[in-house]
Amino acid sequence: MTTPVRAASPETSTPEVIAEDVIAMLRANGGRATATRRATIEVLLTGGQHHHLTADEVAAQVRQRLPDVAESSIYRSLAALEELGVVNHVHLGHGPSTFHLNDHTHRHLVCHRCHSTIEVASSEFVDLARRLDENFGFAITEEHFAILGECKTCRTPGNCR
Amino acid sequence: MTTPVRAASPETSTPEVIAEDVIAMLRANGGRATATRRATIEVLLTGGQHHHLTADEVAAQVRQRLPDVAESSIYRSLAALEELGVVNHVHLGHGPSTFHLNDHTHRHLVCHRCHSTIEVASSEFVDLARRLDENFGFAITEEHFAILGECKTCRTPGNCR
DNA sequence: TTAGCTGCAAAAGGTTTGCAAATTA
DNA sequence: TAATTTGCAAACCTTTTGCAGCTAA
Repeated sequence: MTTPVRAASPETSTPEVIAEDVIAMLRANGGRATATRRATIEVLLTGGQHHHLTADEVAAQVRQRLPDVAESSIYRSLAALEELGVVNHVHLGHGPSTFHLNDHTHRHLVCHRCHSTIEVASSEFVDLARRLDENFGFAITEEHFAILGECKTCRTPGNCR
Repeated sequence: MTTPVRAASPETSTPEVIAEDVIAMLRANGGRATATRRATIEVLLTGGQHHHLTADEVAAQVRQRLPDVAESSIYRSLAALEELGVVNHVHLGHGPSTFHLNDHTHRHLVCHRCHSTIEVASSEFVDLARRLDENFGFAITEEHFAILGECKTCRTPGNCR
């Protein structure tokens, strides 16, 4: 299971179709389509609003359908999906890593005070990316690009704990 | 010990002077200038080349002079210095946090393959910072701004494990 | 049948905490 | 003296690992 494959774009397929694509990729790379893995994919596909889930949060949602799944299996499922290029994890400062579908259309601003996350279109970063490439030969990899700072609310005096 | 104070700039003072400034700040905020704290400051001031040290590395260097300092005291010293605004820690992806003097003149590009770090002048980011401020009211805080990607070496095929 | 997964339990980091003794101002 | 720090040891939290049994292909 070593060939990275790009996930189908969420914009062009339904969650069901994407899930089937991923299952197919899994098998194409010598992996197995188990209930745990199916559920993991589905949780990430429907994770909805925040869609940055910690391993623990993924586990909680998977267990709504499969109550006996072990935390370690979740980690192993997520790792397998990450190897396929379907999932990424990001370190948003303190606390556990968060996992999400590999969606190349946005990046994250994270407030280091209230931990809120703002989604930003990749286009905001193209100038920076070009500059860093030209000056340093450095390529920003989207999957791990999170920027920490202070959000609007927390910058307003008296607004944030 | 709650009033944040800005550290003297490394460019305008010798390490000895800065260390004394920090000691003074510590006391001004109701803290105590202990041997452990002095040593911690000095290690960070002379940390030299990389100058991103893990707590463990700080501990090792502090123990060269004070062999019996506990790891937990190092963490507590670093936390106290961080509260003063003298020190920051950054999460550079996986592994332990790294601590360094709060130096507002540069930021970091970290290669997610080989973990090398490139120091980049803040000026490379002013356009991005202005844009994020205007569009989202988001202020990048320098102390936690690390960008992960792939460095020149690792982008060259066959060059990186 | 046979790789590949899983659950369980234990271990491995990194970091934090409680507490009594030591130290600073 | 009174308040702050320290060392020690234990706890905590997230993540990884070993292994025997189970399961998908």
